[in-house]
Order: sequence, then structure tokens, then C-alpha cells
Amino acid sequence: MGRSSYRKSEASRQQVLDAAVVTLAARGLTEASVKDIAATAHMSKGAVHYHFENKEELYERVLEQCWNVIEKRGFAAFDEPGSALDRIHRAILEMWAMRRDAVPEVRVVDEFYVMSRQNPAIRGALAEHMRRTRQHIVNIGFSRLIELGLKPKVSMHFAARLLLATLDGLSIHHSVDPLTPEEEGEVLRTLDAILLAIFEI
Amino acid sequence: MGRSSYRKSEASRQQVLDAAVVTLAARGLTEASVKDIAATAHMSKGAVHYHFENKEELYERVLEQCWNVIEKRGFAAFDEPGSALDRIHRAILEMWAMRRDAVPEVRVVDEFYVMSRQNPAIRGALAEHMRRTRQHIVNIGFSRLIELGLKPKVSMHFAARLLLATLDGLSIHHSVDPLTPEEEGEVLRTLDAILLAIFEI
Amino acid sequence: MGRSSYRKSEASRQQVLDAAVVTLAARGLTEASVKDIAATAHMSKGAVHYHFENKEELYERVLEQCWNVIEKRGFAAFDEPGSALDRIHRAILEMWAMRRDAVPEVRVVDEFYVMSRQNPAIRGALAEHMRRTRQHIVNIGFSRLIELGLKPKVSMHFAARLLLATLDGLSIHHSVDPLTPEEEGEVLRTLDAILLAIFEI
Amino acid sequence: MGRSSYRKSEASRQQVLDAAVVTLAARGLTEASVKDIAATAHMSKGAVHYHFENKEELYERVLEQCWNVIEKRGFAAFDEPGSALDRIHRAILEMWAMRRDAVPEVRVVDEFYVMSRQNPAIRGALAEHMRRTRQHIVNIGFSRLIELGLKPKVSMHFAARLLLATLDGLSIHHSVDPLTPEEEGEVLRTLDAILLAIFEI
DNA sequence: TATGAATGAGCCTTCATTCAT
DNA sequence: AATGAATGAAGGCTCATTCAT
Repeated sequence: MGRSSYRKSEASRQQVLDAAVVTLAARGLTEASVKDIAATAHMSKGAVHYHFENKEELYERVLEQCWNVIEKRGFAAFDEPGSALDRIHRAILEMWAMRRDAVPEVRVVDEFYVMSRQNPAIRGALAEHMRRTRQHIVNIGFSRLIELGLKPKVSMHFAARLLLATLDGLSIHHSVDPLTPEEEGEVLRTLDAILLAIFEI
Repeated sequence: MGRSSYRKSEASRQQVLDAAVVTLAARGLTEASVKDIAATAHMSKGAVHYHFENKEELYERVLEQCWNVIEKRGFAAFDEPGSALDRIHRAILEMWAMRRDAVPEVRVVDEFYVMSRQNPAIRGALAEHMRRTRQHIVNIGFSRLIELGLKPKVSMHFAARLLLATLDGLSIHHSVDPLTPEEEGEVLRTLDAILLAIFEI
Repeated sequence: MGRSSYRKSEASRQQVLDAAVVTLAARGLTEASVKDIAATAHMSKGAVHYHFENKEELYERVLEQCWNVIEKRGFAAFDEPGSALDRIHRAILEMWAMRRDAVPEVRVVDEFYVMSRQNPAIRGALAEHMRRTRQHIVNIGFSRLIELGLKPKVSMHFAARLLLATLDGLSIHHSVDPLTPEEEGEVLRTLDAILLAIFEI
Repeated sequence: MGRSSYRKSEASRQQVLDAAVVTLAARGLTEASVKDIAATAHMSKGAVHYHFENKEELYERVLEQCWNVIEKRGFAAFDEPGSALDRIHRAILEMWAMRRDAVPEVRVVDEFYVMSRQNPAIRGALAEHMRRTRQHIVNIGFSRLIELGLKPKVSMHFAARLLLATLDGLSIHHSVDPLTPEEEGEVLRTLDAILLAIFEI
């Protein structure tokens, strides 16, 4: 009983979280109400507040979940076998694909970037996530390039930031004024060129 | 008489607009209320609605104003005398400076990018502005590089998009997780390197 | 000058009054705003308040004007030559016609009936108008019937009230749930029958 | 539990409805605010919106309730034992009594008549109610008179309309310019005379 | 664990009215 | 005589949150 109700509660909580991601992506972070989220989760408003004390707390958990989903997909692509360059290439492709397709998690994180300006807790969490991801990219990605003899022109940490910022910038621009199919084809080629320009031979 | 009244009204309207930019930048697009804006403008709520029928209409005018301010500063930097490369370099520096310093207009436009997802009118206006600015950059900036014998590896239109997206991406990341002084020093060098990588010799 | 500007002012005032009748009839007494009325009169809101200190005062003048128009039409029909019965018949027809066609003045007065419950000044004015009109009907209409040898079963004052109340009741019901053409044909025949029933031979 | 909550809600909803009838009758349909109604119901404004999505929806429910109360009282009087003529007489008396005493429901319905001109939903509902009530009167009232050998001079449906219109007209006139006690005494006698004039022997 | 009832603060908007010109 | 700018109160409504059950 303790066990099963724990499980049930845990499942409900996740159900709310999943509904929140979908709803926040669809309606916008500030437009979506607790009621909307509850409706998507097929629950009552009260239930949402049972699982998350605050809208604030809900936001924080949603951010965490979204970031993890995005990061996981990126690193999963990297983890597939292949040469270092191939793997990096594949990871970038995956990171771009999520943004190009505007998966809910990306939409939500984009909104958090902006919301974070008014919300120190979100900003803190987001900054922490960003730092960690950049470090990850440096540690397990860029370091391979160096092992291959490439010499970065800029600090690797900044290179990671630039990569992510460019992806997010393209993501946001794409959501407002979509890339044409031709432009889409150019994205990856260009990102590769940029990477090579930064890690010059 | 009619004249001075008219002038007064025009000035008041601009006063509201300026107050709106400041307030929206400080409090956030969705958090700032008409009351806040009115207070910043030292006016009554009613006065704001006298000058702008809607919050919506106010938004559109604010967007217009912000975009114009930003664009004007960028092109003003380009218009100063110098070699083509110098002028482009200077324009990029200026575009970056506005973002690095988070001038109110940039903050507001960043928020509009996100709001535009829920707001077709804003999205339309924004997309139109973006297209026009890219075209401008191509026409009066990149075309000079071609005259100098440089050969773009990607379509110039996409190159312009990439430039702006990267700047906006850096802007947003910077607002969440500020660049270190060292990183700030690397921004321009890197943007130059990227430009050269795209317009290869 | 004094003369011509006086005339001008007088004309403007009447212009506002006419616009008010039309607008109040079309939009409803409580929905129509001063702005609406001013727009219909092709004037500024300020002008309306220049001519009428209050919305209240405007209402009172509008009521007066509407009542006069309606009363005048009724008595004009009565004043045409003919036998006493003919003239009464014609007056009733005219009173009904205005209501059936929902001329603006009737619509407005109908609304004043209801508004008067919350508004003593309007109620007083309206009651006074009603009394006077009933007395008029008795004096110049019903008295002829008595001269003809008809004997009223009820007080003539009440008979006048009943006539007007029935007309107004039909008017209001008609505005909600319109009479069919067949019913329209029955109205006058029935009103005649009622009159005869009251003034029995 | 669920049960008692549900019951509580149902009771609260009715409490709001009752408060609305009283408040709308006292303050007028367009003057009474949601706040007023909430105060009368000893509830918060939010509670009113919890039970009724709209002021509009509240209006519709109020109209329904008022009409039902009025209709029920009329037909209850008719349902008491007695001869057909007695029962009709009694019903008319009751219908008049409610109007003479200006019970809240009558006041509110009178206001709805006027509001319905600007409000299609209300007009539709009201027209439907009116038609049904007329039909009722014809079916269970007037048809008895015919069985007694009376021959109507006008269509029975129109006779029903005339009866109700006359009552409502008297009601409205009475609310503006009250009947004298003598006049009050004449109302029923006159209505009877009219009925006989219409259903002649 | 979960719900539904209820609250109260705050928001955008409308509008009659005032006033300088 | 007339206007346009500006005000401030009030209104309907939304929403996160609380709480008894």
C-alpha cells in the first residue's frame, strides 16, 4: 500500500510534468494556466498543487526535465560509434534537429531563457545547466579534436558557448521566420565550417 | 492651438512609448502591466489607452520603435567612413555592444521573439523586420565583400541570418549566464573568424 | 454675431439630440456611450458635454423630444377630418403603427420605462408625460364618444391608461417575439372591439 | 463527501441565483454589478464566476428561473378547483397580482424584455418562453372556453398574446406611474370585460 | 491521494467627466 | 463654441492559491 500508493503518486507527478511540458510548449510559458496543465493531465487543479507546491516549483521541475531530455538526445547521438569527427558531427546534427523540429522541450527552454530574466531561481538553474553542458561538450567532445592535433583559436569553453548560442539563436529565429528548405540544407555545412574555422588545422 | 494640442499629444504618445520600452525591458513583456507603464510615464492608466487602443497595439508600436533604434545604431556604425572590412567590423561590434550591454530595446525584442509564438500579429511584424534587415545587410554590407573578391560559401541571405541569429543567441545566453570578461574579448575575434570562414578567400 | 452663433449653437444642440435618439435606439440606452452619440452627431465628445451638462440631462431632453414626437404624430392623426369614431380609429392606428414599426422614439421611450425605475428624475418626467397624455386622450378623444351616447364601463382615465398600456405591451412583446402578419391584421380589429367593450352601447 | 460537496455547490449556485434575482430587481439589470450580486449572496466575486462562467450565462439562468417562478404561480392558481371561468379568472388575478406587487421576478423579466433588443441569446430564450406560455394558455385555458360554447373573435394564440401584453404593459406603466387604488379595482373587471369581448357569446 | 469550492488580488478596458486652449 | 487630452472610478474576468473533505 505504502508501496503502491507511492508508485501511483510518483506516476501522477510525472503525468503532471509531462502534461506541463506539452501545455507550456503549446500555449506559452506565461499564457498557460495551471488549469490548462491540469486539463491536459486529465486531473484537477488541486492535484497539480498537491504535487507541486508552487507554479514556481513546477516551472523548476519542468525546466529540469526539459533540459535533461534535450541533453540526453544530444549525447546519445554522440555516443553512437564512429570517428571523433563523425560523432561530433552527429551530435550537432541532433542538437539542430531538435531545434529545427521545435520539439516541446526546446520550445519550453527557449521561453525559460527569457523568463529567467525576471526569475532568479530559474536563472540560477538555467545558468548551472548551461555551464555543465558546456563543460560536458568540452570534456567529451572538443577534447577529442585536440587529441587529433587540432588547435583551438579560442578557449574551448567559449567555443562550446558559441556553438550552443548559435543553435539557440537559429532556433528562435526559425520559430519566428522559418528557414527555407534551402537554408535548412546550409545549416549543418555552415556549422561544420565554423567549427573548423575555430579548430584550425 | 490645434497645433500645440496636437504637438502635446504627439509628445505624450512618445512619452508613453518610451516609458513602455523601459518598463517592458525592466519588468518583462508579460509581467509589466499597463499600470506600470503609465506610472513610468507619469500618467494615468486611462492616458495610455487614450494613445493606444490596446495593449496589443502598444506592443506593436513598441516593437517597431525598438527595432528601429537597434537597426539605426547598427547602420550608423556602418556608415562611418573606412574600408569595407572596417565598416563591417564596426557594425558587428556595434550590434554586439547593444546586446552585451543589454540595452532596453534589445531586451524587449528578445522577449518579442518568444511572445511572437503565441501572437501572429507580432510574429508577422517581427518576421518582416527580420527579412528586411537581412536584406539590408546583404545589400549594403556583404555585397562589398564580394566586390573585394571574396566568395561566399553559403547564400548571403543565410549568412546574414546566421550572423544575426548568432548575435541574438549570444545575447540571450549572456543575459542568463553572463560572459566572463575573457569571453567578451573573444566574441569579436570569433565573429570575424566565422565571417572569414564563410567568405573564404 | 450673437444672433448667428446663437443659431449655430441651437442647431448643434439639436443635432446632438437627434443623434442621441438614433444612437440610443440603435445601441440601447445603457450601451450607448457619449462617444457613440458624439460620433453619430459628427462631433467631439466634448461638444456633447458642452451642450448638456450631464448624460442625465441629455437623457431628460431626449425623453422630452421622443415623447413629443410620438404624441404629436398621434394627435396629428386624430386631427384629420372625419367622424369622431373615425378619428379615434385613425389615432389608434397611428399609435400602433409607430410601435409596430419600432420608430426610434418608441424604442427609446420603451427603454426609459425600464430605466425610470432606477432614476427618479426620469420617472418623474415620464409619469408627468403619461398623465398629461392620458388626460389629453380623455379630453379630446373619449369625451366625443360620450357625447355620442356611449357609456364607459370604467373610468375614462383608466380606459386611456389601458389603451396606452396595451399598445406599449404589444410594442415590447413585438420587439422580442414579432407578431406574424396575421396577428398584425388582428391588432386593430381587437383594439376596436376592446374599445367598444369598454364604451358599451 | 463528493456527495456533500456536490450538494454544497448546488446550494451555493442557487444562492447566487437567488441573490442575482433580488439584486437585479433592486438595482436594475445594467446597473447591478457582479460585485453587488456577490455581496448579496455573501460571497466573493470569484465565487460567482466559479458557478457561472459569464455574466451572460448568469443572465440566462436568471431569466429561466424568473420565468419559471412566474409561470408556476400563474398555473398554480389555475390548477385550483373550480369552474373553467373561475379558474381562468383566478389565474388572471394571480398574473396581475405579481405585476401589481412588482415581485422581483417580474421586475427582472421586464428588464429582460428591453435588454433582449441588444442581446440575441436573451431574445431567443425570451421569445421561446413567451411562445410556450401562450401555447399553454391556449391549450389548458382558452380551450375550455370553447368547450363551453364561446366563440373567439380572434385567433386564440393572438388572444393569449394580447392578454400577456396587456398585463405587461400595465405592469410597466404601473411601475412608472402607479395605479391609484380605484384604478387597481378596475383592472380585473376590465380584463374580464375584454376577455368576454373577445370570446363573445 | 485527490478534488472541488472558494478567495482575492490584479489585469485590461470602458466611460463619463473635467479642463486648458 | 468647440475640441482633444487626460483622469479616475468601476466593471468583468482570470488565475494561483488555500482548504475542507
